Amino acid sequence: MLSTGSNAHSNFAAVAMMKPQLETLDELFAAVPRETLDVGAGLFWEGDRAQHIFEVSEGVLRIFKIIGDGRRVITGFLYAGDMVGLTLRDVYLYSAEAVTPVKVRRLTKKAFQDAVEHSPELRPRLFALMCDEMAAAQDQMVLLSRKSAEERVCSFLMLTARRMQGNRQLGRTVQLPMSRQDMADYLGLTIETVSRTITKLIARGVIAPNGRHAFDIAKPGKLLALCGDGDSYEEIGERGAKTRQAVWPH
Amino acid sequence: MLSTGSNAHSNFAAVAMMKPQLETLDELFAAVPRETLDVGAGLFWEGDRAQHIFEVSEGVLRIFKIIGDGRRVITGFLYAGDMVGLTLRDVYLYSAEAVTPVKVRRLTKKAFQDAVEHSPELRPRLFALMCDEMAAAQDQMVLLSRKSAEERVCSFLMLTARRMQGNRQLGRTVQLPMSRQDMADYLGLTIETVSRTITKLIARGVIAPNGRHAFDIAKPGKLLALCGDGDSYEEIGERGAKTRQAVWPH
DNA sequence: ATGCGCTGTTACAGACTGTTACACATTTCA
DNA sequence: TGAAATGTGTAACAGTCTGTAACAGCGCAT
Repeated sequence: MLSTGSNAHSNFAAVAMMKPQLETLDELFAAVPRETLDVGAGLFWEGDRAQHIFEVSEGVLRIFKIIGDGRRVITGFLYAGDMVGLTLRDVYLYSAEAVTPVKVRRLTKKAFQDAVEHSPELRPRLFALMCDEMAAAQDQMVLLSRKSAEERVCSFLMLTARRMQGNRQLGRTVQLPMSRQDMADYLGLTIETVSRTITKLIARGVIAPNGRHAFDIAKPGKLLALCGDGDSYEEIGERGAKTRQAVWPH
Repeated sequence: MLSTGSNAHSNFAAVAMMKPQLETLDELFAAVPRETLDVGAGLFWEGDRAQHIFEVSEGVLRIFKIIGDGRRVITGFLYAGDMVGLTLRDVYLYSAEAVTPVKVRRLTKKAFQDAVEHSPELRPRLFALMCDEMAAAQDQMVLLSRKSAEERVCSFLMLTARRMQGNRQLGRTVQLPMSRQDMADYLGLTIETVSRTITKLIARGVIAPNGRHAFDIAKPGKLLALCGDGDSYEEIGERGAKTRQAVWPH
């Protein structure tokens, strides 16, 4: 069942206001006690009244929607430092569950809104955060709309590699704490296709398994090329020089 | 043709600031002269320095990204009243082109930011706008990730039907000003699949063609059921009662 | 009116991914 | 320890959607 962990969300709500000038959104949450979520536990569900904003302080969260006949779409994974539940609607538009043991802090929506409304420092930060979220959503649309299974898996590996290491130069190892099913539901594939694709990448020596939920990136250049983003410098793929079709803006 | 009541405001460029309390984002743009875009003309391109925010006052715009080998993903269509270019980044993250003849008004990003920063009325409206955009993006992810070709086309018809009529009770006719290729690039399908799917819907009497770029919705209930959203009251589809599989939140 | 070009439709073969099934590994619990 | 439950890997088959192509409809120019 869903034990929301220790729900000691005592009313530290307004305490955040005591510091006259908060400079980062992090600081807003700093004074609030942390709550713990077990693996698989839900933080909130799609349709719940949206009364709190959360900050992940440890662990990984998945946010997802479910449509009629049980199909699940994971719209994102959230890591330490990310915020959840940011919406003006009166209900949450998605559900949030713990992929790993998670620690979060919560603020009432009202407290959060007041704090932002009264701090000229915080507003642009919130705005920037939402812009980043939007940019990520659009990248995901590109992935889901036009990328092959292999490109999706490679993109996910690259994205996760960058995020896990706190955006520092991507390390050689990627941790994938979520299950294959989670990956499939995030990438718009089936679990088998994810599995096959990973197997193929290993066989080609692009990545090497490092336990069940981690991979060493053996050929970062090739992995990047396989993402299908066709960025700036076109990597020399193994399917020959792409024709670099003129972008043809109508 | 889509003509919103054209109230010929003439050039009062920066006058917007004179009114002490703006109440809607529309009013911000009201004083700016309108610019015209021909069909197919670009408003800005992905990677351009993002110096302006635009409001569509007439016509339809498509916003899209292009990846390496020419694949195009349309991330949205914008109608009268929508805003474009809203980002804190210093470059646009997508391109914008006119699907129909378009009229827009522009504000420099700085002017826009200042206005919002100084108006407690405007800020929540902007926030709400971005939340709506985020919600739309997530719905699109669901569509691209887990919906069949038929569900995608039906969802698009419903969405467009609602938007075109200015959100009033959905009329019987849907205008689709964009090309089949645009629809395909928005829905993550090929032009042929879009065409075939539409043909099938016509054959089944769900919709009826009304010129090349418009359809009459003959069976709104069935169209809604075919969207695959499995909402609240489960419509009685033609594939029998779905088993309403328990949502099984892990 | 005729021809050209663009958009949209239809048909068919084929590819990629999904479906189904089963084997194996790991963990949990009796 | 063993059995059940869960997660994962592999394979054969099937299905949807795609890619290619030819054709039809419409607008526009010669």
